[in-house]
Amino acid sequence: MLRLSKRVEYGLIALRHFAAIQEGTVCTAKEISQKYNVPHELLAKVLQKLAQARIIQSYQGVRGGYVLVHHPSSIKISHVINAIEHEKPMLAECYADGPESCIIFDDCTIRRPLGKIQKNINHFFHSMSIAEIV
Amino acid sequence: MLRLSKRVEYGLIALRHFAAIQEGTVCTAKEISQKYNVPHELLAKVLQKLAQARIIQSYQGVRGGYVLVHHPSSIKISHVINAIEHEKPMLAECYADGPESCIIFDDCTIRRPLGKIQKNINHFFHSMSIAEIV
DNA sequence: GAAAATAGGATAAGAACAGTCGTATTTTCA
DNA sequence: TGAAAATACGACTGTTCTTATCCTATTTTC
Repeated sequence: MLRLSKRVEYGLIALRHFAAIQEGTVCTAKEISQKYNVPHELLAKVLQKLAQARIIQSYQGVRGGYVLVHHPSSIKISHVINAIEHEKPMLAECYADGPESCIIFDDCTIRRPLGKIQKNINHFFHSMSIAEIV
Repeated sequence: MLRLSKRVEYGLIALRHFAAIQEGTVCTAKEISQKYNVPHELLAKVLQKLAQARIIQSYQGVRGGYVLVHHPSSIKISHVINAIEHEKPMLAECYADGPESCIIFDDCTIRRPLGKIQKNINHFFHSMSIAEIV
């Protein structure tokens, strides 16, 4: 409950790594997984997601790897989460999937007030960038 | 990911109900479960937890049920979560269980920055009371 | 052509959660 | 005094989500 997924954690660790090293340096999934003691295959998938979202750029082949293409200060944590998770993190189902997913939707009395907290969390994720976690 | 458990949702709905009705009124789990279309047995367990935490008081027997014993404004959402969940909601394992639970603890570079967001969420849960969701 | 890397689908193993069931206990009331 | 209605609580089941692994294809370098 209210916990970041390992995928997001690993993604943040990787991006922080890119932000901390010299700009434009190519890193492989293997390098990062070994350095931070993180499962290689899972990290690889996360990096692929980040590449699909254009947060990093991938290079295939023997000397391939990943490079950061934007300045760390322009990469918000919300971007990272959105790229890695298929859905945005939401306090209650109804925010994410709409009324259809929640059988008590009509009777729910806490949805609106919870929206305040939701908004607050969203704001924080959007206001904090990778540059701030280096 | 980052979702309240149904148990907490049901707990908040029940407490909001108590806060909305006349002070001192006894309600049964059955009443509340029917009114808000919530599984009776699960709600009963949640109410028992809230009773154990002295947030509500329980009365056994035929005319039994539950009553709110504190003013809604003094019941913070954080109290409710703590009563229902066995652990506090934490963004990462390491905050909840300590270094032992996370194999990358020593190599983790995002723990401290994530603490900011953690603190923010905690603050919000602690600043918002049941009175504010009526 | 071998080696090393990304790309990505499939699957298994595990954990967390929601929900249900059964039984005991307490209390009221006819 | 016994039936009924409520809480109390432990056990269990099924489902869903998450993590992790496995396998194969593709790309690129040397």
